Amino acid sequence: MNSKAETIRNKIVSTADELFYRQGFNHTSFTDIAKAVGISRGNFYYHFKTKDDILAAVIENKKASIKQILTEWDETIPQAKDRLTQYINMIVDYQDHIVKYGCPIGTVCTELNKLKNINYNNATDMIMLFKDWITQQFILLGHDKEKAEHLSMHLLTCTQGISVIGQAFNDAAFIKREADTLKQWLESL
Amino acid sequence: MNSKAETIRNKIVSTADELFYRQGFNHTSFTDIAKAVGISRGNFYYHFKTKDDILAAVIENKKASIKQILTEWDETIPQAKDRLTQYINMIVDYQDHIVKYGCPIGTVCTELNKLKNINYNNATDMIMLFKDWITQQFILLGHDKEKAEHLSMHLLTCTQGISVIGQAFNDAAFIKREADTLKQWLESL
DNA sequence: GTCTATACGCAGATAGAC
DNA sequence: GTCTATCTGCGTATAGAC
Repeated sequence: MNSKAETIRNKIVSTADELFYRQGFNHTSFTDIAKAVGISRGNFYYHFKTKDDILAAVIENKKASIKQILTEWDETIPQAKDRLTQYINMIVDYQDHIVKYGCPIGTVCTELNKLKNINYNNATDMIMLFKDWITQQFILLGHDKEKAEHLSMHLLTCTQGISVIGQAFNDAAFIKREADTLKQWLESL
Repeated sequence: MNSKAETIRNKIVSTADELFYRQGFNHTSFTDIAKAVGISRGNFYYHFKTKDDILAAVIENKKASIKQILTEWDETIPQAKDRLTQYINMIVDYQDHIVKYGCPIGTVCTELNKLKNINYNNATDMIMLFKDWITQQFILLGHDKEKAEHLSMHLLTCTQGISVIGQAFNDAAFIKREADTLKQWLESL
């Protein structure tokens, strides 16, 4: 595969990612993606054999992005508590997208987990990456493993809930308010 | 419309409700619903003109069910705090469904809010019914209106988050644990 | 009222020209 | 590699027999 094909492939993946997030996986057609990328439907199949192949590539791409940002936070933010604050800040920074389309990870997982016929329940791996990383931060803060895992799940729960309600009510101020509450909770531990 | 047609219509609505919840609205076809109800696709159109008509009926039906259960709680549970506990208990009672398909209200709203082309953002009305009712309970507990509304949104946030993570990780024990935490929070107010 | 037959478009997917 | 043309199936929706 040459670099041009590589580029187009990457463009297909990032475009599909965006469209799956904004319209849902099921609701997004090859035509939608091809049009957005600027290639013909036929050309499409040179890069991916099936729609499921694209989805798999999208999920792998998202997982890689998540790993990258978590590594970046590990390397640039010295204190574990500050890293967790950064995690919470993410939903505030991203609020404009969240009020429109919800969480880019949570909503995709919710949809895919209902389509039991396809084997993309590994979409949950994306959440798992965050879960394990957050757990690690709580361990660094002195909690035992079980407690840290529970705190991690609780934090995930709150951010997902904020995304669902933030989208449903299209309310950015609410996201900001709940994020602040969450940071207070973090400080109180 | 005679009583038999009424019965079939109700059966279509309840079946569509179930399938929209379990498979998603977009992923559910007329064929799916007709098969589950036990009628032909053609007969289907005697009762509903379009798929959107069915969705509208499903949402109205869900709203009516929500109003009914909230009224029942108002009438049978004397204390506001106990009524809120009952609300939290609902996700525990319903955990077997939640781990498979998520929240029957939240997941449907999440999906429909992404389909901007159709005008079913009123799906959020279903959440609004809970929001207003919960707000009222907090007012009865002595909070001012703004504070009560914030507490209501917070409680909604937690139950939605629990549903998202509970489904993603297929973890009923987690739902029970977080529900208990939520009840403790309620007592601490 | 309920059925069968069918229209029509768009979905995913393939073949083969260039 | 990218295109156009095309296949096949399923989607929503309609017509008309019974």
